[in-house]
Amino acid sequence: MRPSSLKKRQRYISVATDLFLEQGYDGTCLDQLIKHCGGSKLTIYNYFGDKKGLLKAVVVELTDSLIEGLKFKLIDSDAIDSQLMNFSTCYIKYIYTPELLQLSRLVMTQSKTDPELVDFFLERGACHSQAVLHAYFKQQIQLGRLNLDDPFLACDQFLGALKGNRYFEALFANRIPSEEEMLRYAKHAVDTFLLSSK
Amino acid sequence: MRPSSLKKRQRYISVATDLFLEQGYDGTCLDQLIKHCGGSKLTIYNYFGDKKGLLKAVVVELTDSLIEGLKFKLIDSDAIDSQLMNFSTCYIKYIYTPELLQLSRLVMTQSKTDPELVDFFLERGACHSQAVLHAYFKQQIQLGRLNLDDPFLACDQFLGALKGNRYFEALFANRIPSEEEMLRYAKHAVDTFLLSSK
DNA sequence: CCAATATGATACTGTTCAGTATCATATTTA
DNA sequence: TAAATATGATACTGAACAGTATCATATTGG
Repeated sequence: MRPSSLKKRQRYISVATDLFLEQGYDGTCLDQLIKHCGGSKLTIYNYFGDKKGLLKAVVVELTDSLIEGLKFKLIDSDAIDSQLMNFSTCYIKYIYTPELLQLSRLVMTQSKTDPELVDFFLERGACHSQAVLHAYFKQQIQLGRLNLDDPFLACDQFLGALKGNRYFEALFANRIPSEEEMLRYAKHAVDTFLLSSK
Repeated sequence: MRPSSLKKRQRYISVATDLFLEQGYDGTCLDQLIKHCGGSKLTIYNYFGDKKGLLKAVVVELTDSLIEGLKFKLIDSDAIDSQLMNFSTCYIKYIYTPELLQLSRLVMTQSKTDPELVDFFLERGACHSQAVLHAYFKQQIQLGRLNLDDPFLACDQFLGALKGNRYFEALFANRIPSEEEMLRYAKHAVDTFLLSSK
């Protein structure tokens, strides 16, 4: 690839992201992408192999950028409840990010035709969040600040509680709660969790 | 419609269910349905209006039949923890039913083109489960057997905990836990919940 | 600067499929 | 039984679109 092509490649990915998220995979045709970006099909096929390759590039790029939103600062001196609230608000904003919800729906439509893509997405999403929380739990247990029989399961169910049943309304029907609601959810989940684990 | 046609209509729905669940909406063409059922396109269009109408009929029928699986027997004399385990095992088997998982993915692919279908599906699925549990919680609170500040939120997060983060592996990648695992999830969620609400 | 190669513009191919049209035949109801 | 209507069989239409082919032009590294 030519050096001057890197920007163009990025632009294909960026516009394809918008189109795929907005219209779905089958609902987006490559001619449409060219209308927005210029270039030609030959170029797209050179860059990405085929349409699926373009989708993969989109998913890689977007999961990378979304995962940034999950980074939260742990202040060691803080009490466990405020650390947990810190994580929880961060997590809950992350899962209700409109782009992540759209991406989830997009990827799910590929579960028959491209299971590897689904695995990749889960790895960078749900599994990654769980790993972050799990590491934190184990640390807190060692410090004697937390008491959990089964940290892995506790982690799984705490994340589940943060999502709540409410999350499915967002995932399926794209109904996203307000920030106030998110905070309420986070607080309730943290309180419940701490009551049961001390 | 002719009386003799009722069976044929049912057969279309039944076979279309298999095809849609297995191959997705776009992946299923009506000629394929006819190959399995006989008849002709004209008949299908008479019965269901168009392809979307057929899908709607499939979703109506299948949600109805799945909801049967959610019915659990409450024995009034039982302790709350065993009643809750009763509900929870029932619920967790329900959410991991392969047909429900396939149906969820199928419906989600229609979120752009048919949001009403998604609403209908949520109403008969997630919302219905929550209503059942919510009624039970309120009853137990009145009986003084349960203490919850916010029963609705408690309900939402208890169902979320039952699903856990693990559920997304099933929803996205169709990886379904064993019955032993399901029981472990149920037990852990019930124990945690009761610890925090007494 | 020049050969090698990447890109742009455009047209084409082949396939898939929802929805329609037609007409003969079967079923119903009155 | 006869008129009305639903169905079966079949073929067709028109649109959408991934992927390919071609050739002129632009960019690159040597």
